[in-house]
Amino acid sequence: MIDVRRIRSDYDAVRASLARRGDEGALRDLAQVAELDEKSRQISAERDDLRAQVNGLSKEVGQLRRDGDTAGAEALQEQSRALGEREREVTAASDEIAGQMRDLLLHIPNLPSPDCPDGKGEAENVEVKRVGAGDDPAAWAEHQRVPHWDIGTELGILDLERAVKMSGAMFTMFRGQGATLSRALCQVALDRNADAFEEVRPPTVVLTDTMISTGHLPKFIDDAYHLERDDLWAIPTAEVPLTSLARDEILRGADLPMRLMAQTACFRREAGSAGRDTRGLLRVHEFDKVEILAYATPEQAPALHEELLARAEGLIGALGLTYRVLDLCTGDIGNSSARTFDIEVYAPGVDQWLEVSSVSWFTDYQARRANIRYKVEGVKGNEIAHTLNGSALAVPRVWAALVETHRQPDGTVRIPEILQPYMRGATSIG
RNA sequence: GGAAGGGUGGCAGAGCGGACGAAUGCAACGGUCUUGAAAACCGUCGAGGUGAAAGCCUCCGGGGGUUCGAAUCCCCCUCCUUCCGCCA
Repeated sequence: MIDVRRIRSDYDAVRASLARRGDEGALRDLAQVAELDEKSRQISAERDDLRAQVNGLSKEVGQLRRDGDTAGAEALQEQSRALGEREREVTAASDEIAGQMRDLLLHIPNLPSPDCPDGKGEAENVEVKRVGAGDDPAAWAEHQRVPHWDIGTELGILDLERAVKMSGAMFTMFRGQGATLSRALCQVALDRNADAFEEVRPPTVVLTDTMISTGHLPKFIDDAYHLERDDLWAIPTAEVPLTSLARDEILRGADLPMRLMAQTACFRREAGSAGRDTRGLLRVHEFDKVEILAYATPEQAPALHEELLARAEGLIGALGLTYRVLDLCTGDIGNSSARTFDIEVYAPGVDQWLEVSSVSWFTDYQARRANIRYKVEGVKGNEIAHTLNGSALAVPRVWAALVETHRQPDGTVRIPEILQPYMRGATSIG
């Protein structure tokens, strides 16, 4: 959520910044917020004044009653009653406006960072780095041009048909060494970041407020699984519970940056993408992911953003995959993000770049929603924290790229060295 | 799922219709004393909104109600503790 005070005091700059996203609706909402804010302050001043009068009269009533002046007290009560009625009306109007404002603010996306490249959409993302052969056709052999669903079936490590029998389309099941590989990927991701990140095992199902804090609600309600009976939500990423870990808390400045990581299942309805990438593991409703996240001061945030990216990238590289890093443009960054780098791996079997990690800096947007503050020793007041996070490893697409990339001419899949200890020493599948 | 008790400032804990944003203790901060520290003593000491400021308003788990006036009374919800039930 954007700071209302900033909208008030620096409207043109906020508007210009938001305009870079190319989202007309957001600009309309912003204008409306500014208008409502004006009204809101006026009306709440009126309300406060009425309350002050009622409070004052009530004190006098108390005094008169103690003094035994019943008639005088009753006269004042009469006055106070009339003011009270008016106060109730004004309060109702004020609450109405405050509610509208909050609703609009929750829908307005974050302001992009000045460093975020301009652009209308995906096509204008900036490739900042490429490691390995990429999608150069000359670099890939025939035996690597087999889609992972065929490899999986052939080796008995992927059982999509039965997953669909159990849970419907876009659910998956790994078997045997395929399941072990999935677990190994998560395990290595956790172990590689254990030097600086506290491992957390949060709940996978959360309250509405928890989903609002990260920005997944109310705007993206159609993307989330909801358990109606208990009014709980299945998390789309560990970012959701990890961000709420410090919700409504005041952190100690000395404890920042605070780094957390978690492996969880992630649930996505993929409502807007019906029919796209429906084969194999490219787009699924449930998957495992290791997320790394940090709470920071504004000063610490840029360096942490780089650190998270470096960590995510390091693992992809260590798995022997070819990848590129994209600096997402203003038209493509997520709603809550101010700046995002995506890591995409090239999967030769399906001949596609696959997004496997998204590393974002949310400035104070999520922290303001979640009311996460920090206090610096000796400094008066509390500051809103910054949040950042990224996928250290998301299983399905990495699994897919890995089996395609490391498929040998004989049809077996070579296991990268760093995974072997996590695969009970196995050096290949099949 | 059933029953009982409870949720008050950083912590502990009083208050149970009016002078309560809240006693008291601990912790913290500033000072006196001291070569320094401890102790002792004096003082400060929750958060948010609005305003140039004085001030005013809001917050005693959350929401609603009664009242001129609610931390205090009533209703609903939620969480915690204990007991019972069920259970990996």
